[in-house]
Amino acid sequence: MQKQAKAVFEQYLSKKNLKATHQRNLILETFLKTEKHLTHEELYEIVKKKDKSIGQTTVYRTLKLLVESDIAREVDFGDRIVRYEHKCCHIHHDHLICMHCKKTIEIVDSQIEELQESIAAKYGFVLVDHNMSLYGICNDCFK
Amino acid sequence: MQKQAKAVFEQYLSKKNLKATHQRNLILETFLKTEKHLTHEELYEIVKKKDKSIGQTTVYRTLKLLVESDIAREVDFGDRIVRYEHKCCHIHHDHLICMHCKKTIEIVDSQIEELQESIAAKYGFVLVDHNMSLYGICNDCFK
DNA sequence: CTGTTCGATGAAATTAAATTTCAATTTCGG
DNA sequence: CCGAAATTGAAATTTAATTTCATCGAACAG
Repeated sequence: MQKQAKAVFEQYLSKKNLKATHQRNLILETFLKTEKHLTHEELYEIVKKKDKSIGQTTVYRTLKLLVESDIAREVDFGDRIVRYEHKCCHIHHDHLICMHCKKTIEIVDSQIEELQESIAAKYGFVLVDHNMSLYGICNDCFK
Repeated sequence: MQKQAKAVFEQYLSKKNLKATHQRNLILETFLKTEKHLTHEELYEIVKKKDKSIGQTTVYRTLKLLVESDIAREVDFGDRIVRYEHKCCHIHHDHLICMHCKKTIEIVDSQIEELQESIAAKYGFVLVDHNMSLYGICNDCFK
């Protein structure tokens, strides 16, 4: 899975005549290892522990490249802060977010996906992407 | 429908010991008349034509009040710009957005709503709100 | 190898939008 | 009407995203 993402990234870089640098490799590896939704600053904090010389701008720009190469996806849980999640080699999922404790649960539901496709088709749209976020209160917080 | 929204707003204001001012009334009326998704700046431009003395801060703040009183809803179509749409007296709808011409279509689909409820229930969540945006290319742009 | 070119990098500056501040003004209950 | 408390508008601030620019480094030709 990680190997696949690395291969995709390499291909993307060479297609665009971009260079495979030490920084980009380290940032991609670090990104692949995290399973949470991180902002570019949060990823920068982790990357910095492995290589103090890497700047936050590079992390920011590399994440943009990961999005362009379909390895990452930008998500926004309603607070207008951009977070990144894995896209490559994962099936699409939606999010269930607790408005109280901010816990997020990833949902995979093929019925939803099918419905979305059929709605788009009904209006003559070719569906490219979508996001669905459900906001509520989780069991723990409801007590 | 507009009367209903105005009554809701009045009630909200008095409940919170806030005052019913000329500006708030005009902003609410103007908001109710627009059927598009506007930013606070865009709404300000329209309101200004009716009363030059109103400031954009007041429009911004009044929109926040409309959200609190459930008359309006904030939406974000992926560009991190907050737009406002009617919520009171409308059933919930989702959005289909053309990534090319930016056209947005409002979708009402009870099957989706039901599925969302049942997913939330499955994970022990009480659903409060949700947003679903489908991004694609419309018929016209596809040619 | 090694020089050269062009993309990459990092710190700092800039942009863009949201939000807050504050002095002056307005509302509304008494 | 009066006065306390909320509101207003302009301007300032905050916050996150994005760009700039002076080096630096990768990779390729020779």
